[in-house]
Amino acid sequence: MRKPTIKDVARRARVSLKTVSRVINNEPGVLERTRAKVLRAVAELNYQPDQSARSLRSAKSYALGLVYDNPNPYYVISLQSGVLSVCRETGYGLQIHPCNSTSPRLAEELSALVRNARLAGLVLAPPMSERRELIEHLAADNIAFVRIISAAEDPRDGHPCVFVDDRDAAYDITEHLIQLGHTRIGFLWGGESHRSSPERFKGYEAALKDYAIAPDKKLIVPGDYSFDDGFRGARKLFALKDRPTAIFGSNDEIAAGVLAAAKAAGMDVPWDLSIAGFEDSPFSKQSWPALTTAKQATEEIARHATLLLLATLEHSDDAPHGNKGFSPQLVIRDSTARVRVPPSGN
Amino acid sequence: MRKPTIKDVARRARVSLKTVSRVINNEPGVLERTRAKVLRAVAELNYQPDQSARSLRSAKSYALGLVYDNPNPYYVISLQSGVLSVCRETGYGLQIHPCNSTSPRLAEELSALVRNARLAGLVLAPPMSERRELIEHLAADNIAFVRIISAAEDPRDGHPCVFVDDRDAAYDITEHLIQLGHTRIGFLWGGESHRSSPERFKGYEAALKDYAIAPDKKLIVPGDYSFDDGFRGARKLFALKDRPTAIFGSNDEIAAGVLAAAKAAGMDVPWDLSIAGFEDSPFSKQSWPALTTAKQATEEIARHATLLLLATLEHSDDAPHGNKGFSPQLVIRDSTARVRVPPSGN
DNA sequence: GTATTTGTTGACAACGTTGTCATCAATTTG
DNA sequence: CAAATTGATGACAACGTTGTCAACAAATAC
Repeated sequence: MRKPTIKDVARRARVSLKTVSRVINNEPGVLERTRAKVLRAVAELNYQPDQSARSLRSAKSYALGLVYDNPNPYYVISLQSGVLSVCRETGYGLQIHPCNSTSPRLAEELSALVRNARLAGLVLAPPMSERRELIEHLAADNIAFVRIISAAEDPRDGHPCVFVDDRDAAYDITEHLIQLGHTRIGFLWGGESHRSSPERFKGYEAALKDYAIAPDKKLIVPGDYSFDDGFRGARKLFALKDRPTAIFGSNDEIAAGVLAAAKAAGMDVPWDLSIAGFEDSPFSKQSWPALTTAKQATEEIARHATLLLLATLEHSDDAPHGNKGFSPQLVIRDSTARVRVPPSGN
Repeated sequence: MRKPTIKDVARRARVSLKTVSRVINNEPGVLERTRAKVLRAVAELNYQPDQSARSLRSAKSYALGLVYDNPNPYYVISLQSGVLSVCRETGYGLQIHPCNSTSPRLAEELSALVRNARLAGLVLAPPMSERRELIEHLAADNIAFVRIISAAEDPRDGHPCVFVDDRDAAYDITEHLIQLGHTRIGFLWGGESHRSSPERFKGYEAALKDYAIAPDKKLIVPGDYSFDDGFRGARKLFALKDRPTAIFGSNDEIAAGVLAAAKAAGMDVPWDLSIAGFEDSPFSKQSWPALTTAKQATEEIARHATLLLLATLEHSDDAPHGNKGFSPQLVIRDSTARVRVPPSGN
């Protein structure tokens, strides 16, 4: 009742070890008749190659690492399912590595991890994917990776990546609010450590500019990607003399915080205040009212990144190809409405 | 710049391969002086043993599998962090395996997985942990595992587990509602596939019984652990002639659905309707009003389960010991309040 | 018809580690 | 003081696979 080995298969199919190995790895140069014989033996014995032996011998590996530092469970789970779906198709295993992006020895840690656990490559999610030194260190150590980053276009820096155009989507959201008649639109920043934060802000700024709305620094509040910062930020904005009629939170959690603050202040959303988020996490659908937001196809982004990583592994020689951009889509729900009292000016 | 091997260490420390191996694995019978010499060489070369070679040779393994089938990201993430925290302390890797608990060939799949990826053992989360045949199959295949299950007490069935007393916690929630004066308390079931569902229902039933409140079948609605079922279930209850004054949703997502339905129906929670959930997921704090719920220490539960698994791996001969029970704690927030119109009867 | 190429297969070593057993010195026993 | 035991170390094989290269038959070229 011992686990069958390649030897058992070879004996059963009356061929050599190497021939079985060739069949398993889909190498060319095996007669169709022989291949069939081997495959039959494999099936009969329910043989499955041993990953340890395989990666020991071939110095190749059959597991990927997914590296992230993100407190948002919805995002992380989507990321994981995207990567996992490719892993399942290709037979790779997946090791997950939540980590602390501010750790100074992160690059060494990741290098050691990859070498030690024989990972074939890494999928780096933000903000790890945006640390220049980290990327260079990994590249210098000859470690395969792919990045998911926030950028308006392909950085063309020689390292493979999938880029998400947060700026463009933030522009759309701001434009949507403007078209509803809002001119005083509050902006709540996400964390400093994610590049998506300034990208989203740039989108907000650009839309205001295009519609000739003068930006007001008082409406722009720093903070992190958290519910609590959304709550606090909203209270700051409510305390202004000239309150905003709409608030754009840099992600859904912030927006949920704004929503809670609005309700706590007795406001009726969206009539007293329009609120928009970013991400399309499940609770944006489940809050009341449901949040207008930008839908990030995180799972598909992760899928594409993983496929790109595998492609890179196979042609490690040539330049990265297949970098791809994604743009989150505006999803209009019930938390945004036409401004009630149109501004007097203009 | 090649990865150093045990050979390099041996050469540098001027000892044999085997002695280095002994030091690495903390085996006895090495002179302190020799050990120090080896450790120095290890440090100088920054040597790390190769897991593939290790597990190939020793048939031991340095990775665990985490098996779950749960759509709730918060739960899954907590589970993962609990297991990961132990993995980091002990040097194990972690492979995650979300799967479909209804797949008929699940047992075979998991067996194959463990043997193939050389996993040392599995942490089984509900509902996988509650499938009798699955457990027996794995045990028969000599696969190490630990279960996280919903039960009021240690099942003492010879297989290691950590048990969570959902019944007790559901009793507390129901009692809390009763003490607020509610007698018509709706109950929304979770999924049939999780044993926690009937356990929570039993707690609800028991509390009603202890307070001599006759159960009303119309107030009990089947469903799954989802927002949508909460929404639909609530609408059913609202349509009753004699509406409930409180609703207990089997988890926070259901409760969030109830909350949305209540708001859609123009109700003022908690004054028009008290709502309680179960789980203490982050959005129970972030909804408006914040949800009364029962706090599950999922991360700690997962931690303990993993430690138990590792203990089992080391003494695979003797009976499981260290099975442990957890009881979720009542968390009272703002979604439950004293009933407004006390019932006329009694 | 011989020499060369092409295609298919197998023998063998190697990957980096640990288990088994042998070796040898130091210690204890009779 | 010889014999037996203990303790520290090393030589070597083995884990299950794949890479290298050789062997051989069949097909093609001269």
